[in-house]
Amino acid sequence: MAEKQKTHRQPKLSRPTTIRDIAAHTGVAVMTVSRVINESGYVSQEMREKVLKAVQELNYHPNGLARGLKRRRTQAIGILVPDIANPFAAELVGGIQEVLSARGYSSFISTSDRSTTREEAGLRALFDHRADGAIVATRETKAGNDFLLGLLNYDLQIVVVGRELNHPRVDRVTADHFKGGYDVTEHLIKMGHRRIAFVGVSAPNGAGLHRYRGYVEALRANGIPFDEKLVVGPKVDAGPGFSTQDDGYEGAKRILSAKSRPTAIFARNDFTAMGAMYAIRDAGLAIPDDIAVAGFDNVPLSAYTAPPLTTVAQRTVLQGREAALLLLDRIDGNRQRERRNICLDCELIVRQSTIKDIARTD
Amino acid sequence: MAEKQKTHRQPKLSRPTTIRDIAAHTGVAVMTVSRVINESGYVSQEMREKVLKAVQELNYHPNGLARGLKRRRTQAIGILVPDIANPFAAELVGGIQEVLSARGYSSFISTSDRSTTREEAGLRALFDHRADGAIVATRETKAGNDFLLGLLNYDLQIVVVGRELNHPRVDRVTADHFKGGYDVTEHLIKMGHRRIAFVGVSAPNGAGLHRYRGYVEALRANGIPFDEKLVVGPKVDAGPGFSTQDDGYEGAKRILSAKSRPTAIFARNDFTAMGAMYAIRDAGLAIPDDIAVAGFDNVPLSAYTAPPLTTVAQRTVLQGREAALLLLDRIDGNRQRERRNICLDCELIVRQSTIKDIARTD
DNA sequence: TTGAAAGCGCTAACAC
DNA sequence: GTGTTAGCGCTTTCAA
Repeated sequence: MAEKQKTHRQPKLSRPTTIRDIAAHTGVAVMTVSRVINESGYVSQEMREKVLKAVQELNYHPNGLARGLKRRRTQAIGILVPDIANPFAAELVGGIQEVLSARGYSSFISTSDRSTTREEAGLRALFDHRADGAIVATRETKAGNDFLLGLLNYDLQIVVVGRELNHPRVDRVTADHFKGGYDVTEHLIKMGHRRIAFVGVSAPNGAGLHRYRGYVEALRANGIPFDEKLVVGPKVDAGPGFSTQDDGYEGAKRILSAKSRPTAIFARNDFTAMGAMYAIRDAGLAIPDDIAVAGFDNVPLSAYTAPPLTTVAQRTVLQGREAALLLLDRIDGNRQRERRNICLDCELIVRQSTIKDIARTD
Repeated sequence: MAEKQKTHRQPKLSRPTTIRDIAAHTGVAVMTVSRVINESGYVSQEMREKVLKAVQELNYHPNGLARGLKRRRTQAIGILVPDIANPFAAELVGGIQEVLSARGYSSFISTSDRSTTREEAGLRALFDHRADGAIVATRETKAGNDFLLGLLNYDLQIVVVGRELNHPRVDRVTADHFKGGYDVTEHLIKMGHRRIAFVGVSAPNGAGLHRYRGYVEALRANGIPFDEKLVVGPKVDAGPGFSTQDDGYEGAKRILSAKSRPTAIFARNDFTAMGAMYAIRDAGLAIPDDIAVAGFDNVPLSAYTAPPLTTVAQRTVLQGREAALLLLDRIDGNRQRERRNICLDCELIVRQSTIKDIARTD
């Protein structure tokens, strides 16, 4: 039976098979089919097999819209990242999807691209399509926070990564950026530096940037006076939100032409650091002999710069996994439990960009 | 009836407002509300205002699931990229979203991460949630192609970017990688090189990689014999699919230790090139004096390497825009029109990594 | 163990 | 201009 292969050539745009097609094809009730595909309730072995066979043959896949509408669950979650061209986002997403897909959830990524409007549009779309939850790793903004809090009045679970959102039902995962910033600064101090610049945020905007606060604190703890002139933000200061290689180049350039220049630069992230390194070479100075450079994030490329870049690794994949687990726990399990906060250690990765006494091929 | 507002304080997890709440609240028919929010059909000014007011007050947003189920249109499209940590993907997505969001479509990103399983899962999720279309920029695989072709039997529109998919209703956008590869190779030849290596694909796997074929053809056209020993793929050859900085490092290393080493390296992409540059420095050689290096893609960082990297720019944002336009044209308009193929020019960007006679600060 | 009925939230098609 | 009816594809509830 079922010589379906007789179709003349390409079937011209079939409508997707529905549960009723399966029911009709097997002669059982729609409900029985539903029970089979959901493995819920009792179905005799015989019927089950018949149904499964038809599901195969007719290539049936449940319509997620109908299912979601009825169940009030879509088994889909949204991931909101600031920016896609970013190893951090990639690893985070990797960790998240690893956990989610194992549990039968699909996930969709949305970017904010540094725009609150875009971020809201992304969240709105997620919400309107009734995602069961969202993992939000965008930078904090007032508008963004308000919007997220608004969504929380409804049945959307949220976990934030690397940022805050003050709400009793929002879990949080982050790396200890403060400690990372502290450690890398202290490393520079141990290497004998006392004029250490921070490139990537302006001092007034730094409060929300933990790695910067770690820098400030490390200076203080080591008795080095804080010098605001050694802190440079991007030309167009996007608040605590962002910093690129261009910003690093431009910021370092400014700081190098200042009266008394630093002997070390701690850049907000590895890309900023790479821009700064370029500015340093541009000025005819050597790294690390004239100026040491450190970054943050340990992006894969940081091992390949000239010289390789000292940086701070955060366990990004793990953050993704943890965030996904927290989210699933709330969705599938206890929606009312107390908020949880996971903070992972960072690791200082010392490379040649801050070490003078290692022989360099250069 | 319907004194729903009696809830004591913070509505403890309100259910989202539905169209019926609005109807009840304003005393009009559900259908009238629908007409107002969709701006379809005739509604008197008076009613319209009343409804809009209630929509505001009750913070109503249509349920995308219900709407999609009924309309058979979700106004959502999926973007499938191989890998997220990639300026190419970022720019592509930027271009796509720019067009889509202006037309009221939301878009969701999915990654294949070099895994056919993952790619299928992403497409399956897209399809099950009834996305109206997909823009697919993953690398070609047999399994992937089959899966895509299967989906095309149903009502999912597909546009591919930077790859092929042979189907009469699938449009395609790409950059002219062949010409780009040809141009950069010819540039190296003009700079006096005759032993030019290609790093990033093994010769047997190169057929699907147009930029590599451009390289081969440029050699031929200039009377330079092709030497298979000068072509190195990644250690674990993932077919035409991928190449990282690690691959570049490792591949260049191999080629540099060969008996007669090349005087120039054309790397499959900028990251591969950066890895190769590192290997060259590692070997105590100078760029470009001992070995010239060129990449492909013009990622933002390529301007910041030491020395800055000669590369080929493809207009990625534009590719995204064009792809989105083609997709919308099919979804909203003519689903049966002939397939369209847009091929954009690449641009050679010459920087110091291939030019000896420019003074370098190094 | 199976099935029938009702309805999730919305809109197309048709009355009025 | 506005309202009513029916139904998208599925699952929950209840009856058999």
